[in-house]
Amino acid sequence: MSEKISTAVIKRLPRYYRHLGELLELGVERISSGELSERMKVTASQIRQDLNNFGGFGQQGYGYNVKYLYDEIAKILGLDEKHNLIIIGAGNLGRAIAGYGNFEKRGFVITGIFDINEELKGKRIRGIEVRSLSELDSFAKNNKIDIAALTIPKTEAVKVADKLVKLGVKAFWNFAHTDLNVPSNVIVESVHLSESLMRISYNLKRMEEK
Amino acid sequence: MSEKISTAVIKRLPRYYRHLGELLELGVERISSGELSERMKVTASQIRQDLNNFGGFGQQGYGYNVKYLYDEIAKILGLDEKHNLIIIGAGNLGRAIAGYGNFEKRGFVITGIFDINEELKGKRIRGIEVRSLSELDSFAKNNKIDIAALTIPKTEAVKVADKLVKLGVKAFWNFAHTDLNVPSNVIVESVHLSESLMRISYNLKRMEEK
DNA sequence: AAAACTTTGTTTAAAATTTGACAATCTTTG
DNA sequence: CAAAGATTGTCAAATTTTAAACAAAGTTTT
Repeated sequence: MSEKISTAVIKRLPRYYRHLGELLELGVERISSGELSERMKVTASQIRQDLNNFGGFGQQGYGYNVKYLYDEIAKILGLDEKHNLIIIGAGNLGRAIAGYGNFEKRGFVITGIFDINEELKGKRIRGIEVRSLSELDSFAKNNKIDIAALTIPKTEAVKVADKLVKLGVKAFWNFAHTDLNVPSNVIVESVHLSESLMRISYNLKRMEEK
Repeated sequence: MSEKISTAVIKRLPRYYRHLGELLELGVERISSGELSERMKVTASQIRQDLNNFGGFGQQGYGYNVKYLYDEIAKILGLDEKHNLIIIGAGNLGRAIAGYGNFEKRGFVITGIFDINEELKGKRIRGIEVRSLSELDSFAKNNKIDIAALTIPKTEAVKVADKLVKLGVKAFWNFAHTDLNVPSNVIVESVHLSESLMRISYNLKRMEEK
């Protein structure tokens, strides 16, 4: 089991998880790779091979038990554990993330929101207090931070990330329009909105050409 | 040139574009694939091969002219053309997108924001009027819509997407936590925030294990 | 203006990913 | 409970993607 799992597989896992969750809501008890394949528009072979990286969750002649597989993938993804999340930047994007309650259902607990604007200090978003960015140091020393979401402009994002790395934060959810340079044991997951818009633009162009 | 460009290449193009933009701001006139490689942490070979899908933009012994390459990639991505964008959902996420002025610099013009909540009707976000969702039909008939951003819950997103497909919209920027089923000539670019969070969770777990 | 150096574009090789195929094995039916 | 049917887990082949290597062509130096 110590074989390295490819990132291509990891990228797909959350999607399996989402679809299994939907099936669960629909009351579906079991599903075969073939049926899931049709639903998700990927090959059945890929589904079977992806899952088998982590163990044999299915049964011949039967398929997969939806609830069981759902729970197993949750464990693989680490969703059975709590993760403390702070948000740097209480602008619209920061507030959107803070306001989205479903993350907490998956174990991501927002423990603090920080902003450079002192006027926002003390305000609350879904019960979570907005703090001044100047309090970040002491907060980090007194609270475990698993993930820091950066919803601030790029120049500040780079600076805050550097500081948080020194304070021991091991993962960043980066919404700033820049790359972060962090040590190799620190995780960066970037959401570059403008880049996804550009891909739309490219594909629109290509469609028109046809 | 009619060779099909792989999606892997397209995914990387916006990142090249971003880095070239940064270099331009720094006043860098020329850059070699080797230097860019170091900056972007990808192989020089990949850079050269990616770019050569679209033509020979460089020169032996010299490298690439930053400004020229930047402009050429913009053309490839279709950023030299205007795209009309509407936003469905004036919640925090919709407002965050509407409020981000830089998209317009790349040719993405937000022409309307729609929400089901009638109380928001008439409000303005960066000058753009919030309209009632009931006006969507007539708006679509009178205005060209290139891209629709869906920042609403999944059940509504599916319904609105179906409607907009019928009204001729050819591209969706999907922020809802679900897949959209659209005809093959319609583009869907999804931003699944919870999925990227799950990848962080997985990677955190893996780091701890080491 | 020749020699030394740099760097591209492109070919070829290597690695990774995806797909197809099928024996093994469980489930369902009669 | 045996036969028929379904579906997994896995191996092997095909495809795609990435990296390495190098001749060709330009730049810079002397």
